Amino acid sequence: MKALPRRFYTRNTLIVAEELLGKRLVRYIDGSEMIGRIVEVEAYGGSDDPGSHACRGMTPRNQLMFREGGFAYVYFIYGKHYCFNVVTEKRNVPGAVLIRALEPIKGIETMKRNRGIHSVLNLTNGPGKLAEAMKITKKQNGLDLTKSKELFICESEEKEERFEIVSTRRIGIKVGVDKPWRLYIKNNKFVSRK
DNA sequence: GAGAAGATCTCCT
DNA sequence: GGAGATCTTCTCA
Repeated sequence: MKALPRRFYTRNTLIVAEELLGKRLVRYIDGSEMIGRIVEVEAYGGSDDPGSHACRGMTPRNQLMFREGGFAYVYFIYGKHYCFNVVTEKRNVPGAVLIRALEPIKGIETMKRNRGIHSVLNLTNGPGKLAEAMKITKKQNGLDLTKSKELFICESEEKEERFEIVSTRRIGIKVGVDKPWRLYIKNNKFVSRK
């Protein structure tokens, strides 16, 4: 399994978001391996996107969004949850893709332990849930996804079946809801909301 | 230094 | 379908 190269990430955020669907998110920790198929994402931009953390310029938290693509941007929200994003675009152009849902492929027992539940359907069907299942925390913030051995994204090993992409307005934000920048794989059971 | 809001989840009805 | 949990981050004084 080979991590996607830098040039995959240093492109337009919406293109990266769309092409991330169907890819594999791979996580190695404590000798165990977890893999999930990316089935739902949301794109976030810069000053043109009021729903983005980066809409008012750089701050200590969002500075990663201004780096070149290919880094992990993880933040803590609502006092309980971590959200995992992939940084996109060239240096000084803010952009990131929030990974909202995965279809568990491998390491399902480990994910169940991490989440403390038995239902596979509820393991990774939301941004906070998949971070907990894969033990993604602030420690992974700033990780280089093109070089890291513990967390990266790659092509699927088997041939990926063709799927249809649905785009809707984004979830959980109050501004910038006019942009249809939430993308998910049609008819997939692990998408967070229909 | 204080106050408010947040890219969510879970539990309860 | 709705509220509460709970803490980080940003804004403003």
